Amino acid sequence: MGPMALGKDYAQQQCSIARALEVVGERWTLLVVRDAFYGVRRYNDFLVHLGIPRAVLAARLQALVEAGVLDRRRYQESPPRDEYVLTERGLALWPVLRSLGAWGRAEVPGAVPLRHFHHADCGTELGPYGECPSCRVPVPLADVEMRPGAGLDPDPADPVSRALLRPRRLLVPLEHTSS
Amino acid sequence: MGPMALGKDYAQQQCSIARALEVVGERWTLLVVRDAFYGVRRYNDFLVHLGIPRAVLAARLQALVEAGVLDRRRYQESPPRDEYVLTERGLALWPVLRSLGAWGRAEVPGAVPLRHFHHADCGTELGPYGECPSCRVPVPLADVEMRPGAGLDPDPADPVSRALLRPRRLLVPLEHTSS
DNA sequence: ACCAGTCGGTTCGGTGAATGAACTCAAGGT
DNA sequence: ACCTTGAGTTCATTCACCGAACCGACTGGT
Repeated sequence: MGPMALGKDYAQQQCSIARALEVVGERWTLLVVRDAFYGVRRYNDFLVHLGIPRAVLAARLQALVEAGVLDRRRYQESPPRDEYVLTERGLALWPVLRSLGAWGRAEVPGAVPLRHFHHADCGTELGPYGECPSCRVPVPLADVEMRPGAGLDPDPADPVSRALLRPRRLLVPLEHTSS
Repeated sequence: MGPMALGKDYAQQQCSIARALEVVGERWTLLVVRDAFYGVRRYNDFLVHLGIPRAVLAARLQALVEAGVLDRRRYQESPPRDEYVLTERGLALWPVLRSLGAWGRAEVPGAVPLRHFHHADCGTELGPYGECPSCRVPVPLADVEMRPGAGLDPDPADPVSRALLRPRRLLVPLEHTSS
């Protein structure tokens, strides 16, 4: 029924993990959410950055809006254009992305880090739970600065990846040179 | 090519989150891993507890073994029977499951908790990152006790769910009345 | 007025994965 | 000899994903 995709939802699973996966467990979904943290807000930016099929992206965005993870809002009339922004509930997914990223990084032993996350106030790199080891406080998302790591392709093809190459705060929208 | 399922892997994603999802991002995979933490080790136990199609379970187990998340080992000859146990790399997925579960629990506002996780040494419920708030140490997985919450069905159909109703340590294998 | 281009989709045919049911094989029990 | 259990495999159907093409509203250029 709901937004869940594959055939049926996780049947009679009595488990909050299964409930979470019904919302964010489909292919591409968590990558869309990740991009939203990085400041991506527009259909076309998700599209070129993820390399996702258009129909799938439209479906995921709609499902995430219905699940209350993203908020869709008009940012201009004529032509009507909407952007997708993380809600409170969406922001609460940050620990999931952190832990997944930490695990994925450890997967490849000799891998060079791709992105670093720092406390903008003091510059220290965040600890495993998104806390600042030197200030000893959990860092609010708006105070997290993302910096490119050495493993990142220095000259990517699409403009979104290029924009994400320079250090930037989380959640700050990508710039779009207005006409 | 590899163990990834859907059509192709996450293309050219330069992202450790995407790398993690290539391993554990498919449908059912994280639920299999969750069950492994709960002490499920055998094909048939996964099968009845998850309600997963047989072919899919076989494929997931094989993929997880190839990815180094599970270890397959013979526990009896004649008839040859194997069990699937979490490796070091698999155990490192615990924070992912914790954070997903925490998010899924918060999804439904009025929901009664389904399972609690306590520090076996002192009885205190674990904090959000699997640490013990009173002992102020990260609790090793073997010292985590899982207790049923009020939201859990008190009389489930399958024997695995029934076995998981009583308080038990993580990773301890389910009992099987040997012949 | 005309044309090209952008943005945010929808439609469509082909492919491949998930599903549930049936079947296999080996061993044990009775 | 027959039934059962565990751990799969095979198979037909269904369904989701994929890529490319198409569409509609607008905008900017000439």
